[in-house]
Amino acid sequence: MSMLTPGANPPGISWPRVTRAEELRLQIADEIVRGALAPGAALDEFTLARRFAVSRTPVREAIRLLAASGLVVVRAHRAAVVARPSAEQLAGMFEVMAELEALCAGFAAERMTSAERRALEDFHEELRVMIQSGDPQRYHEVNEAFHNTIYNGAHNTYLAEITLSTRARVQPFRRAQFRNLGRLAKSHIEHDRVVQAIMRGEQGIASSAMYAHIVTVREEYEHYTETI
Amino acid sequence: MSMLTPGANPPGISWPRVTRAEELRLQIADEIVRGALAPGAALDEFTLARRFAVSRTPVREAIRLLAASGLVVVRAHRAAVVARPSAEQLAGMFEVMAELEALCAGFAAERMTSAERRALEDFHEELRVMIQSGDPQRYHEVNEAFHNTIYNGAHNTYLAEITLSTRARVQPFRRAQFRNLGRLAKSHIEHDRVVQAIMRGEQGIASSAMYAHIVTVREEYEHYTETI
DNA sequence: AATTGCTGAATTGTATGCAATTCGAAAAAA
DNA sequence: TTTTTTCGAATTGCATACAATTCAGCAATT
Repeated sequence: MSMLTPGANPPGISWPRVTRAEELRLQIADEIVRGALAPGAALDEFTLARRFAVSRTPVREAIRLLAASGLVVVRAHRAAVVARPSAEQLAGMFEVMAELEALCAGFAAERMTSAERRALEDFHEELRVMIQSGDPQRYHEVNEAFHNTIYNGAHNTYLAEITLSTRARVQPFRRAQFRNLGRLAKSHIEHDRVVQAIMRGEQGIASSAMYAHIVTVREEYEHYTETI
Repeated sequence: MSMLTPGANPPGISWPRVTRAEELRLQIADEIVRGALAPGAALDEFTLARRFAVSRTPVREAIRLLAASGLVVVRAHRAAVVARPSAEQLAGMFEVMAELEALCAGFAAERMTSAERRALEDFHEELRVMIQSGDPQRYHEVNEAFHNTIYNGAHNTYLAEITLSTRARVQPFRRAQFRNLGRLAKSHIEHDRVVQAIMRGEQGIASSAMYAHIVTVREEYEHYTETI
């Protein structure tokens, strides 16, 4: 399972993962984020129920939870579909993501414990090594662990929650970015500025460095879409 | 219905309000935000079903949607309860709310159309008049219209969405603030700085003025809770 | 040809029954 | 008295049946 997928439970949902609906929510969310279910794809309740060998009830519940998180769109009496935001909406999400990630980085610079700082450096180093080896899937996972460490390092549960949620919502539209090895090297340099600032406790610098990083990620995405 | 209550639909949910589950979601959310259902109160599916004269199914669905929005907390095989965040979590939400509202105000200063600016001034003036007359409920409604105008004026759907959602989530814990008439006058002065900056298109000033406004709102809340 | 209005098959929305789990009070043990 | 255990009642989780709505296709009309 992708580390991005809300493995930690969303807002009010915190049961031990025993209900079918919760399993389905995680699984379907994962398929959306990984691209197995493309934006615009219809989620037929009956088909999904048969596929997962459960009744429609938990499938329905899972779909509604995904709708509330923004990954799918539902309309009354119509099949739910994987969300396909307009270019404008996507731009808005990137804009917010840059702000939220920058906010996290700034707080992290002020509030991270030394253990958290060490963990951040470890992920950063792991990413550096991986620039060469270049397993995109693995790189993606560690990259998310890196960012998650910063979210949690902000020591603000709600901020971490909505930042992660925003990231998940944008994720389906920035796949295949990690196959560009040149991009990975540049990304690492940007990360490095963030890490340096966080280590020194420089809030403003950490924040603006992270903002710049997300902006380039966004530009990379836009360049990518233009070439299609 | 309170204007705060997500009358505009949340993330992926945008059906014409015809399903029972959606009606229930709005109604229960409203009761939570207005305080009729206090934090910690249990939401019994059967009781709610009988009260609204429907079966448990739509009640269940409504509760899950509210859980996804963070207003209630559900655990497997236990009654859902209205969320009661810890003091720390609440502080985190206020912290984020200040940042998001400030962001909205900054964008609004740059992006609002002249029609939107006029509407903002109208609400602002309406609030000024109401400082004296002092109908707390009505003041509350117009105050939210004022803030919503700024959210929408940022011209970023996603930002407006999560800012409104954050506000709704904090709302149950800042009731009774609007009965303090002295506070209303101070609040209007703070609003005035925001409006002036937005009218002049001064992003940074609008942003910091709004940040200051939310911080004082938060301090007001903390002072209020200390006196209990 | 394009548009409008039917019709029934398919899909979603809701109700209800049963299974699984939790909770509380009383009994048993320390 | 305090703690632990047991067991039945109450509540949630899931499956299934039925009702309400939508949609595709074709026919009738303009």
